[in-house]
Amino acid sequence: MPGGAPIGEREREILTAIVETFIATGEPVGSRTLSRSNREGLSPATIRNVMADLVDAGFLEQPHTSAGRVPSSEAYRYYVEQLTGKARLSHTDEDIIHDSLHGITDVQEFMERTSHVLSLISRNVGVAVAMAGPKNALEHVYFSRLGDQKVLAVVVTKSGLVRDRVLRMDLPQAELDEAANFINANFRGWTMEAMRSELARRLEQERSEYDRLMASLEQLYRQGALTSEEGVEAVFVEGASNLVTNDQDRQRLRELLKTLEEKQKIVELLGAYLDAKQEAVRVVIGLDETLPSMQNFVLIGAPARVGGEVMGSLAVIGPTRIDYQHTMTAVSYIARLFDRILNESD
Amino acid sequence: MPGGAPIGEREREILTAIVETFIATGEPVGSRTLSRSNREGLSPATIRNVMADLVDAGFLEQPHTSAGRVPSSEAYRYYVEQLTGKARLSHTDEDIIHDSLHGITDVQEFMERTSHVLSLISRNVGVAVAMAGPKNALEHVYFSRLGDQKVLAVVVTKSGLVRDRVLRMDLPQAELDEAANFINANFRGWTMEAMRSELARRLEQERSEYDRLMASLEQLYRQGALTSEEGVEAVFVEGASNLVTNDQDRQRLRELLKTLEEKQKIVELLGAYLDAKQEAVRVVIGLDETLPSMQNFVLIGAPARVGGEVMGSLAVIGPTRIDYQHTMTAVSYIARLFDRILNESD
DNA sequence: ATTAGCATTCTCCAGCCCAGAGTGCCAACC
DNA sequence: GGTTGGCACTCTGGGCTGGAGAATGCTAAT
Repeated sequence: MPGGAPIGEREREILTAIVETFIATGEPVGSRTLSRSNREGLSPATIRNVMADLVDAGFLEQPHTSAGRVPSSEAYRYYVEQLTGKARLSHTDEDIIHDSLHGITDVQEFMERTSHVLSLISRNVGVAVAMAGPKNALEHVYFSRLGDQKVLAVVVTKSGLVRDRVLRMDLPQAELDEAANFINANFRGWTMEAMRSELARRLEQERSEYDRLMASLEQLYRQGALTSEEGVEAVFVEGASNLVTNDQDRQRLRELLKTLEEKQKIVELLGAYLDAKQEAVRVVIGLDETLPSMQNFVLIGAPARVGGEVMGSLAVIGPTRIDYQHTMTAVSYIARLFDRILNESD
Repeated sequence: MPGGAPIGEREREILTAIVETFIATGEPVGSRTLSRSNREGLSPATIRNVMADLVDAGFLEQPHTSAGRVPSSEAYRYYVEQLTGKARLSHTDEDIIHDSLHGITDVQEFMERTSHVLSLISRNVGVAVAMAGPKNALEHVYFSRLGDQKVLAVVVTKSGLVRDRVLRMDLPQAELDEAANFINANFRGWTMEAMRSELARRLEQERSEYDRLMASLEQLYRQGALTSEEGVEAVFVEGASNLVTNDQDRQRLRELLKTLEEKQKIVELLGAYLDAKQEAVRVVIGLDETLPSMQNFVLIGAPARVGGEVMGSLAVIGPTRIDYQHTMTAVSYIARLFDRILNESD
């Protein structure tokens, strides 16, 4: 990859034009077409020269000798980078979003709707993950016998996430209540993380004066009543049908859908690329490095936070040939909305 | 449709052979092929005659003049009817099922896994619906303030279903507790249905001595804290990628996937065909009467009950060209397992 | 009641050709 | 020197054709 040469104004313009035309039409774009749409009225021949340079620099590819050029991943990255990002959401989109997300009060539901809305707006796959993050503040726990050998444990976080889990154990209800009261009295408002480690500490420390309460707590703790399994609460993927297009072959499509069905992989994908630190929307081009079946697919996502805490992520997954500006605007809009809606209600 | 004539032994045999061959190969089956596999060694010509009759009777269709015959919906119905149904599940399948469903304790999780297992075993779409049916017995309710304007309502049923919902109201926690205590003390063990109507009755009756408790209850009741929205708790659809095959066109596939994404439609579909009364597996051929996009698709499903109560349904959705015997066995096996596993734990 | 034979009907596929689009390069031009 | 017109060349995709193969329906023979 030569690539080094920083591209000049003319190249930049033509590259952008190529990317945009390709996104619009989906077909390799030739010098003739470009020359027509170019406002400076350059001739096809000139453009051909520039295009040859861009191929050398690794921004364009040629399906075969006498086809037009197709943008490389590098080209998309460049394109996205130089997007001003100051586009506004269309009114229709804004309406769709507000209609769907109006009046939502809890994270779970917000995420479910969001995945749907994103798939509608982007006409691609909408993804949203809600994490019962260890940073979540505890609101309340509650244990209840459920038959002979089982106990239902419900953990409610301040943000409105409810996690329930059935455990195999045989503590009587009275002791369960005692344990719940203890936790609620001592740890309301703590983060799950802090609560867990403090609880572990106390269990260790007070081992000497080992009473019934401690025994109950220990048993609950060990059974994972308070754990938030891998931190992932719920994964919503919607709009897979949007991937059925006329290009691309059956086999690939199949693999793709299969991948989207594996929630675990989706979580990994988002986890790998969307970190808590980033502020705004992130565009990841070249997903096949992580998931081979996602060749020529990109991810446009953002963390969903309320206040400062990350509560999950939301994203659109679609082909490299996606409307970046539009999708980025939508994702960013919803991410901000998330903060706003769920903050106002605290 | 003439059709009336009950078919004789010879016809029956040939029809069955045609259906089976078509299911196996997916291609129109001709007289020659049949003649070869026919154990009585009938000649192609004879078989042609029989086939002509079967066409008249509405059991077969001809894509075009010189192609083989394809079974009609009627043929599949007939075929399914005369299946002995005494097949046993293969060991591999049994293993898959037990591995996946082992140790499950609540309906929700069972259904989620079931949809997955069914899609694996049938290599088609697995569907499972858990209903927070009005017949469910109440275990416990629990209300908790959640910020300024909101209240979290959690309803737990005996079967281990947990439904949470966030309501907009501003009752203080003390009154919420009072209301929860009242409901738990008076209605534990009642069905949701009975509880709701009794509560409504009392609210009406005791309107005169309208105290604070009643006011709280009424508010909660009106906000739907105790309603089980349309009776449906969760819908799991898995294995959509199995529908990507080489036959059938893009457009249809797209519609199909879109339909599968609309949980509401799936629920309707199951609701329409699987009623509580039926004992065993039901096979529905001709789904397009309900969902046009499901042309040439069938549903093989059964209600999931524990004890006598219906807790949901499970089914496989696949093309008419599906392995009926195998799928039916699997569905029925899991349906029975459901009862067994969730009963033992009560 | 079966069967063999035969003309007939269709689909599918391979091969072919041609139009169209695009390229690269060279020579001319401002 | 950057830009442009011209031109030969390449590659794809659509349309057309013709033959192979698979089935059929009918008729006549067993």
